[in-house]
Amino acid sequence: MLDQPSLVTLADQEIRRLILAGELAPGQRLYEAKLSEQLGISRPPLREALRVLAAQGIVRQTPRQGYRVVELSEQDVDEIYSLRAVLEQFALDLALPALRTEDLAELDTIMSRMWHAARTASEPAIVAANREFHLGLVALARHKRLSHAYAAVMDQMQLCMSKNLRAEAHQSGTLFEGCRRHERLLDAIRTRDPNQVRRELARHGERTFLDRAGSTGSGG
Amino acid sequence: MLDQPSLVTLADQEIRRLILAGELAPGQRLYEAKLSEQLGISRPPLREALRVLAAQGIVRQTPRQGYRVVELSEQDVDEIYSLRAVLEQFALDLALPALRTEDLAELDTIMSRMWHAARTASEPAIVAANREFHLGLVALARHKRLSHAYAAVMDQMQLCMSKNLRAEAHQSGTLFEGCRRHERLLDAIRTRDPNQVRRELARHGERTFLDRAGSTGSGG
DNA sequence: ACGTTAAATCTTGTAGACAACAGTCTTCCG
DNA sequence: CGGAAGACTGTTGTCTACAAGATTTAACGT
Repeated sequence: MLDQPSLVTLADQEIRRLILAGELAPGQRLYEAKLSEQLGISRPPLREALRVLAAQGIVRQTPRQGYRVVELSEQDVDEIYSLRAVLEQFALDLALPALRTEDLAELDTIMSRMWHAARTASEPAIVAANREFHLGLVALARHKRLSHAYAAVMDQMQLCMSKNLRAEAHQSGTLFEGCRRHERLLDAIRTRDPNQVRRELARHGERTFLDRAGSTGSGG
Repeated sequence: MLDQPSLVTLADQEIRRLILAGELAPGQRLYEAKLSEQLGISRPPLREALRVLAAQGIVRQTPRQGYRVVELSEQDVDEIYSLRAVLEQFALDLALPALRTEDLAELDTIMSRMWHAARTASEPAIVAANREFHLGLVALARHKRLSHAYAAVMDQMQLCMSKNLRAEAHQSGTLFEGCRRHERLLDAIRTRDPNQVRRELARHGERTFLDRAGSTGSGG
């Protein structure tokens, strides 16, 4: 067994972690019996967790064929990035007018963690900090549904990254450049100027710190 | 029993229908035993369906307290409408450049159904046509994730409507005005002029044909 | 030798039963 | 008479078992 707060929740989190960490590869089939045994739970709560993951676009279910980790086509990646950009832009449009200085404190601490991760070239820590940063950014809008939708897209983005971008991420120069990009975005937000934020966000979206440009050309 | 294509799917659709039709009221508790008996299925597939509905924001689950139909606060309604507006705007931004005339044929047939529903003052048919229209609109963008997210928001909008707006919807004048508003939006789309579409969409979003303005004042 | 069919195995879908927890009502004590 | 504690009922959480369908493999016929 894992713990007490609902085996469904635990299974959800654990499977999500396995997938985003790349231990369950895209396209890989998820056998319920094997997974439930591996997690130490029975199939019913596992199945509920898989339904949730399917609703969030992390796994894909086909009626009598079970579940697979989603495989992302180039079009899928485009969808994810474009949707992410729209949601984040909307979040900042909402957040900027009512933004208080102390709201950004949390983002600052996240940035310090990101810098530390970059210095130690710890890719998992970078990915985690990146995720927290952007979730925190969107949370500024105080829009629950927006945050929820954004979190789902964020998971799918990590799904792309775990597949494509290992090589680039390991170049520490890219890591520091990613941190700088985040800092610039944060500075733009501090100015409260929507146009400046929009400009910085556009640059940020195109070349998200774990850079996508290099890998898109090679795909189908 | 219901049919063959997965009792989970059937239960999902049926419960969603019950909720959106107002037969299961907001805030109402959903007892698994009662619901499963009512649907003629056992609890495991029902629970999976409820997980999906919870992920889509139709029902709310609290750990040892079961499921309830979501109750929407004024802030929730604001969130839903604002998110809807952003997603639909994005959809049309994507769709307009590559739009072909024949893509709008389906929307025209939906509009004819909507006019017919308005003439016969059939509120359920109006609601259905409205839903199809907007889903079709967003589908023009050919963006699966966008359509998926929009569908969830659309369900939540119908959740608002089933609660608040019965009285107004029955005034046939409002119904025809709603149809006209949709036609104007469709005309704007035909022009392929983003600004014109954006303008029409702004008007459309604020006062969605089953009008919200009258009822928001009365709520908490 | 190749295609087709049938059987066997494996996997998902579903059902029913048991355990743990929450809420409620009653009872007992102050 | 009021409040708190304990038992009881009911509901959710979880597990094991069974049924139906899909896939694969092997055997048989052409």
